[in-house]
Amino acid sequence: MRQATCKIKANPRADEAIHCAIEAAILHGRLPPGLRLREHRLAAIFGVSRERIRKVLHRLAAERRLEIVPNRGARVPCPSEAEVRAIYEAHRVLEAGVLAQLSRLASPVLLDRLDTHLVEERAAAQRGDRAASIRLSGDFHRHLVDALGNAELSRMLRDLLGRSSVMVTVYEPAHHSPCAVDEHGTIVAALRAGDLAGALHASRHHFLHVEERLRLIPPAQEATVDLEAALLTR
Amino acid sequence: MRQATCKIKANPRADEAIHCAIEAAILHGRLPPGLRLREHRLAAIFGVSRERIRKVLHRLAAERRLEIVPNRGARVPCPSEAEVRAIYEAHRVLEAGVLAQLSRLASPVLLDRLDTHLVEERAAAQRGDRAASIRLSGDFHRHLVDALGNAELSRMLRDLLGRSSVMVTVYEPAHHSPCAVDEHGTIVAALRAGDLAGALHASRHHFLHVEERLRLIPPAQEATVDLEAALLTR
DNA sequence: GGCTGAAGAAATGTGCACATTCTTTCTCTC
DNA sequence: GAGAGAAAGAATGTGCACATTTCTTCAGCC
Repeated sequence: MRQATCKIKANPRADEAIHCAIEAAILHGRLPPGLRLREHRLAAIFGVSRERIRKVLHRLAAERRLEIVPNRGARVPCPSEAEVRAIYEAHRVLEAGVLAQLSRLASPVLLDRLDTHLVEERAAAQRGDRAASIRLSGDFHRHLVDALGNAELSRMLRDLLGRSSVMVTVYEPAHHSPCAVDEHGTIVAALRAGDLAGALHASRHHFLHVEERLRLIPPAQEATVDLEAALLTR
Repeated sequence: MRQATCKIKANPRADEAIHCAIEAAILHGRLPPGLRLREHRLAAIFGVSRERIRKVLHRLAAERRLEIVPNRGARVPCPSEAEVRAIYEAHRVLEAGVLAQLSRLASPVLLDRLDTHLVEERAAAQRGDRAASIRLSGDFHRHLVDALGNAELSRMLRDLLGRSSVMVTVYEPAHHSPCAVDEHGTIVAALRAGDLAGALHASRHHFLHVEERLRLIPPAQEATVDLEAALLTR
């Protein structure tokens, strides 16, 4: 009866909230790669016991959002350039398979929806909204996969995008230049024409362009981060 | 100093061993889908504290090897037929992407290695070794992905195969008939000929055949399982 | 002066006690 | 006799205390 009254075990999904908060902070780049996440500090920030934090951190590690080394705590992953390229390559290969499937059963409805998306993307690029461009660019590829209506495939892509989003901070494509949008358009056009080879070609070159633009940015030297602000945003 | 002497915290990877034991038992079908895994029982079997078991179970759940529902414990997943088909479809789509990539850079060395594998597969099929056939069939697809040398892709496939292996128990393709082997052979032949369309076609039909053979087998009614034997095997 | 090593501080890991929730069973009522 | 409800038993969830490991700092020595 110690904490039964005040402490409320009430919140059955407090874990979930904390999990989401940390995951979002990582995915949005608010936590620099390599940053150490100490259990005590997090427990204080979220106002929960250390055990709760522990559980969440280990779950995030199992989901590969964090890296935990025994007795040394958790860190935001700091992927090498090779790993980054592997993730892009995996995405490229996966998308090739998706396009092969879509070329057989793409509906006019889907194609129109993709066109609508392209309009948005071009608008964002034209007004120089970099944040929106990055988001919409990811959404384009998400739409392609989601069109298949396969939860497994959607999850796989979500995983890959999640892991590469960290890297936008580290290895930042110089700019998400407007040409990327046109490359998306080329893919859609090929799909509409029922031209699988063309779609594969366009997709492949799109990814090669993105990879080409990868720049190694010096690791942020454990810049002082306002953990509390980064985690509690939104 | 309570248990410092006898209990040995010695084993730093006891968790790992337990994790592997349970995972292997699931993947090899020694634990029927839907089976409940109680923490106390497992703790007794492995001779460790319940906390240790808890940690492992939750990790397995994060890896989607187990299903945990809050306050109700862990169960071996019991995928619906729809989920099974989704997993096969995901595998098919992924393999299409892999083949597109391989058709551009398949080396003679790789092709020869695949041929060697086919010989093994045919041998197993001819002598009616069902267990070996299933294993080798999985290995064939694994080899295709591994040939790209991309850890991300290999892991994705490993995941899919892991989840579908459970189902061999539930929805068991009537027999892994020898024709499946020949379908593998068709894929390799197309690759060797540099015929991407042919390889895609062969792969697609291979998967459709496998899915066609899926049979719904009535859930095993929580058959009495010797947990201890199933978990400690090997 | 720089390096080594030991002691203290801090962070992570683990078992245990107890709280909570779920399941089962027994009883009482209609 | 069947169904609803309550109580007992069993299983899971959580905070805490303490063990262990790692990191830091500082003193001593070459």
